[in-house]
Amino acid sequence: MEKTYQPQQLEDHWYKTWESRGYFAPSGDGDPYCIVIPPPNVTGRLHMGHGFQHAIMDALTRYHRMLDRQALWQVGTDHAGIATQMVVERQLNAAGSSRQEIGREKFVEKVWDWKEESGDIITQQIRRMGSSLDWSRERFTMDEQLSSVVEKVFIDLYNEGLIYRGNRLVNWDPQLHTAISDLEVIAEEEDGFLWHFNYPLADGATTADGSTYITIATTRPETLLGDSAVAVHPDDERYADLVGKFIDLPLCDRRIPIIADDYVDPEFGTGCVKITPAHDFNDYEIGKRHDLDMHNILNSDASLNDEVPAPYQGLDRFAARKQIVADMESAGLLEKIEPHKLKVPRGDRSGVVIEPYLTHQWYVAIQSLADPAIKAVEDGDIEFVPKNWENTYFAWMRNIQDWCISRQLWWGHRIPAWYDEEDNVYVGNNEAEVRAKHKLGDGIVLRQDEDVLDTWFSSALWTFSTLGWPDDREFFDRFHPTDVLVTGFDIIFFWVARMIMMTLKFTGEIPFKKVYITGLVRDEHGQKMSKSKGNILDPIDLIDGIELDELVQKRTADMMQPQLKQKIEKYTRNSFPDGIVGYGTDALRFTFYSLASTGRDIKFDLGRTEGFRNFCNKIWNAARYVMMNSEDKVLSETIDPNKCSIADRWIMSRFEQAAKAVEEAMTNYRFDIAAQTLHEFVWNEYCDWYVELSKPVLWDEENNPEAAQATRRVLLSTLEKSLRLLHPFMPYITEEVWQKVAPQLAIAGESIMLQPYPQFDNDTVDREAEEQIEWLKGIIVAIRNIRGEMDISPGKAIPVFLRHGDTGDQQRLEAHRLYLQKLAKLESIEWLTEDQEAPAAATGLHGKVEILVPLAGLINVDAERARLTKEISKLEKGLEAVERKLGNAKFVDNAPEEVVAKEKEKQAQMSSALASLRDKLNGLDKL
RNA sequence: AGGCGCGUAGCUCAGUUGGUUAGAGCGCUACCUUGACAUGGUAGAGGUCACCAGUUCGAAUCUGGUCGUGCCUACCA
Repeated sequence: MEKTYQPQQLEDHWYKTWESRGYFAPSGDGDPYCIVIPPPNVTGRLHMGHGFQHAIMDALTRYHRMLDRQALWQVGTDHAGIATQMVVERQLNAAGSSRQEIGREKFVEKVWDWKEESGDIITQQIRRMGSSLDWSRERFTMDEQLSSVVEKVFIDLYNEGLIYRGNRLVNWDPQLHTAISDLEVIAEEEDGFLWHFNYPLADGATTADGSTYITIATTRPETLLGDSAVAVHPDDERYADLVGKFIDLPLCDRRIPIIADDYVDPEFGTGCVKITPAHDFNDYEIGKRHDLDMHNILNSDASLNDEVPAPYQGLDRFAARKQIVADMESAGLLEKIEPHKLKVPRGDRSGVVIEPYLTHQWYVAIQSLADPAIKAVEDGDIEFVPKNWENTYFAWMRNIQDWCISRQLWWGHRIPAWYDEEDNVYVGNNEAEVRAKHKLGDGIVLRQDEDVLDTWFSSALWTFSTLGWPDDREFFDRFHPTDVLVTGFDIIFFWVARMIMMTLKFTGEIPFKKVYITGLVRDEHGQKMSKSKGNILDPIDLIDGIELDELVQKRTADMMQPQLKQKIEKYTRNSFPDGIVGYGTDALRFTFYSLASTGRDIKFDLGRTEGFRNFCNKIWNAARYVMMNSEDKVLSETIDPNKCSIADRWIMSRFEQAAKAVEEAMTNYRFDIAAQTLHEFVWNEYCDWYVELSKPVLWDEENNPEAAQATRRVLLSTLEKSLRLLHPFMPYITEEVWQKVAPQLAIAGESIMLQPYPQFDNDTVDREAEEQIEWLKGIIVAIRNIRGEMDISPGKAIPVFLRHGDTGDQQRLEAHRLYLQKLAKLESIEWLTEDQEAPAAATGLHGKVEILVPLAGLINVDAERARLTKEISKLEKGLEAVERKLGNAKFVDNAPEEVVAKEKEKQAQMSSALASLRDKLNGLDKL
């Protein structure tokens, strides 16, 4: 074995082996266990969020597979309509072409080409994480089978009247020329202005105080051209007389009414609001209530259309805004301009300002689907982990709006609807079917709806469409409902809720029993990772490492804003002066587990990854030690507790406790606790203590061959079991090491991933051994403490005396003499009876046992005095607190008996220790 | 404006139903290349658990408030 762990050399090999041998497919006849992957964008790239979630899903899958469940982690990707179309469009534009130029058919072909070309990048990256996905069942939302499910669902919902076409206000992206859902709109506060305009009253009307106009304020002056009314509050006395009268809308030559509506806040501004029903969601509602005209003033690219007066036609919305303000000013109607902070809605893909826009779209009538979906969570059929995300779910579901599912894109599932020349709609699987069903002769020209469905529409069907519903039901029947969905809170609305609704509707089953919501992966300062901040980490770079220059290049490539480039470069060179060394997959995964406590975001700390890389190396070297000491050596056939050393029994017992803790952590989705337990056991118990305790036994083989053989066996078998315990979290290193270790134990098996997961075995728990080793550790630590603090060279063997303990302590000394001598590097260790005089010595305590390191030539008296003084004051503080408690009658009366007993024991122990140390300190003073 | 979190060592985080002298990793200090490992070993320093009040024999933990901070939802033109 190499001297250090080299992940690069073996990860690829093992993954290919697992995959090619079909280990990822479910097998056996255990209870099915299933997770479906949240489908990543087929042309996307792996990011830290994927890395985190995949680490968790893989641990769950491997864990359950080893528990002999038929484990299926269903893999697939989605077509990411807008994102993918944008990428290909940008490529076309860069080549001087456009999608309009080449036409729909050619364009869609190009997107497919792009999908073929880049589609396996992310799946290869997912493999690098060690994810044990069943690639033989890989699906894509636009596969024929999945597409047919999409069609079926659309048609069935339509026939039930749950899908309808409506002309309404939607969020319109003027760059992408498509409707987007309100979930895809990000409203952030930006600096803007509030323009105050005077609107002249028509027919010579005046306000109560004699003014011939009223003043309104707007953040979007250009919408003036689409105004249909001015509204005031019905109880607002200032304007009561004006309700029912009219305004001469400036620049437009239109009269609009003054209406009264509760929506208006009389306290805000002048208490008068202009109403633009075709360009504002609130105004739209008011418009409907008051039956106002809708003036749509925009084209689909947000330039002004022919509805507006000639001078403004064709102007871009922002140019129009300037023009309107200028024209109002020269008309003397601009009252004032105030700076104003407002939330500006932007498309999360395009980044441009979204316009409320009146269009025809397809909708899902959602209420009847939402009701059972709410109930499923209320009744506990589906549980969120952590539970408080259920509130988020309920809040949204109880106030749910119909879902706009059409998108004006070319890439996606085309809506299976046809129109005749009178715009009658026919929905069906294809044109021929539609014609036949509705008896439409060849003379009637039909055209298919141009739009495609929202990507989330197909994602909502993911759990059952990927498992073969409705026709090929074998896997569906076996694995559905799935066991757990692992995903981020950001798509509870987009995806989780919609899956629950659609799956219940069509299969009558819940899609999953649990929803494990992960936190967001942030950078080390708690900042969200984003391209524009330049703080993105690529999981693959953490695995393989990356040179600084390449990292800078990567982070600053195709920046929209070049001025950010310098900043990002500087920041990056500052954060990673030497680039990033590769830590390997297992270390990266373990970092995710260790940070995955529920209910909070994780700040990704590379320091921890480095620590776990070191942990891998520790495992590696422990294995190296075990192999060096067992290859070609005799080991006992079985583990016979009677032939085992106390240390052997101890480590086996400790292993059981670790196995139990891991099991508990896994059932509670506490991956951080599992990771912590494993780290603690392997490093602090197996490596730090057990391996060290094994050395005196192995090196004493001539004198006690049977003991050495037993210890060898326990070293090996505990290592082997630990590897299995670790495997779901660190698949690669455990496989590599297991392949070397298992044959030593004559364990047959092709792969650790098909081995059974260690189960807690209470019979192996050995209290006696644990007490003994605790005693041993206590004595050794006390001696080491003296060594360390007294500056005694670690190489120097020293004599030690023990005294004051009971006969049990004395027996332990005899039993563990060999260990003590070796691990504390002792020249000798002897028991002093009470009548023997103690030499001048540095003193430590463990329980009642006093540990004496003779001073002669070794100890600096002043240093020992300081050490004792420190120890004493620590004890005094503790004792004081304990005595205060015990002196309090209310405590003694009220606290449970065992708590009081515990305090009393503490008191006894502390005061005897204190007495002993004070005694020593006095003795020192006499020298 | 409502809702949900968070605030524990220099940094990243644990801390079960209130009962410890408040823990881990990284970093830091000192010593050490001893026959698995310097990606290591041994020892050590470091915390008024944001603040205030309350409940309790007892609060990092429960309650109320304050401050700071993050996110989500709805928004007043």
